[in-house]
Amino acid sequence: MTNIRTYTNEREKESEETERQERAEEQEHCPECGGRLVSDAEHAETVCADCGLVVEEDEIDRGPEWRAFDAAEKDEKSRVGAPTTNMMHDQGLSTNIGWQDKDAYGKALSSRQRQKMQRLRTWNERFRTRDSKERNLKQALGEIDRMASALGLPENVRETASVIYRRALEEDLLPGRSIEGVATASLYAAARQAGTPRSLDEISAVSRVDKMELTRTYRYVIRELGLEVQPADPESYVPRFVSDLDLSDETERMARELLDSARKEGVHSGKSPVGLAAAGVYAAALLTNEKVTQNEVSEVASISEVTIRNRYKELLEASDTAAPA
DNA sequence: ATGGTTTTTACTGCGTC
DNA sequence: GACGCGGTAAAAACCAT
Repeated sequence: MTNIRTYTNEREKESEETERQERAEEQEHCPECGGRLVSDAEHAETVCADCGLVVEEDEIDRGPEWRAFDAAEKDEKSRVGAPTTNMMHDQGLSTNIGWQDKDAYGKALSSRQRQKMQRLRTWNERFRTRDSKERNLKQALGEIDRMASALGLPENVRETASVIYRRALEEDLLPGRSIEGVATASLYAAARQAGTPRSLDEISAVSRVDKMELTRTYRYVIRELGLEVQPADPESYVPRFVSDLDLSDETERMARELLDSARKEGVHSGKSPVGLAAAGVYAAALLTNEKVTQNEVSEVASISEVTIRNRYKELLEASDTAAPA
């Protein structure tokens, strides 16, 4: 077994460093209990500090290859090249082939050579335009990442969002639409597909595009890519509202129950899932004697109090007919 | 563009702390 | 008297056609 010495160049190390810092600064939250996530490099896992849920396992270790005993060794033994991320682009490394059919000495090329160079130019151009798309992609992915961490969405949602974005890019859905808009729409779709939906309001709060453009591009992307996104399940909003309002697990369970029986009664159809969820949480808090005002609920759910009132009446009725006490 | 549905806005009255 | 709650009417937003 031979130890192969590898050297990373300065620039790569730098970007690797800043990237890792950025990663560390992200506030991640556990999808189950909303607790803080802690990464455990030893076991290659990311776990929730509160409930111990393993959010991600078998991670790639981006650390140095061997143990290092002093600073110089540490530099030498860093991994080969920069870690592969979806965020990389070519850093101006693309090739340019001159248009003049001259060789390095300035002499004209043979016709055979000219043809060869022409073919090379064609291909090189193809790759370069691909690169420009990559740059565009990088920007979009950065944007997705920023919004996702602002919304506390887990890694897999970002992953899905970037896949959706890539597809949109491949299908030439971009012309006429802003990168921002499509990126935001991708994230919105991804969040819903992953069962951790964020409302349009929440998304547009962290995005640079307004709600109208977002809904328009979202619809467009969904239609063109043939994505199937079911209407969001009200229950998927419950845990977040509950934790935002500091309510008990009991209340959360109750809220789910209410929403469940409401679904059986067919109250759901046509109503906004967010409103239903908010009403469910409010009603549940009432039933478990925990104090929350309609106003507070309407704040965290960004829904009007009136809607909460209307929904929670319906909810209670439905639960009465479903399970008469 | 249109009409039907849902949500929001704004306002009012009631009870409690 | 401020606050939480419930109700209503009209306006606005949304969605399918």
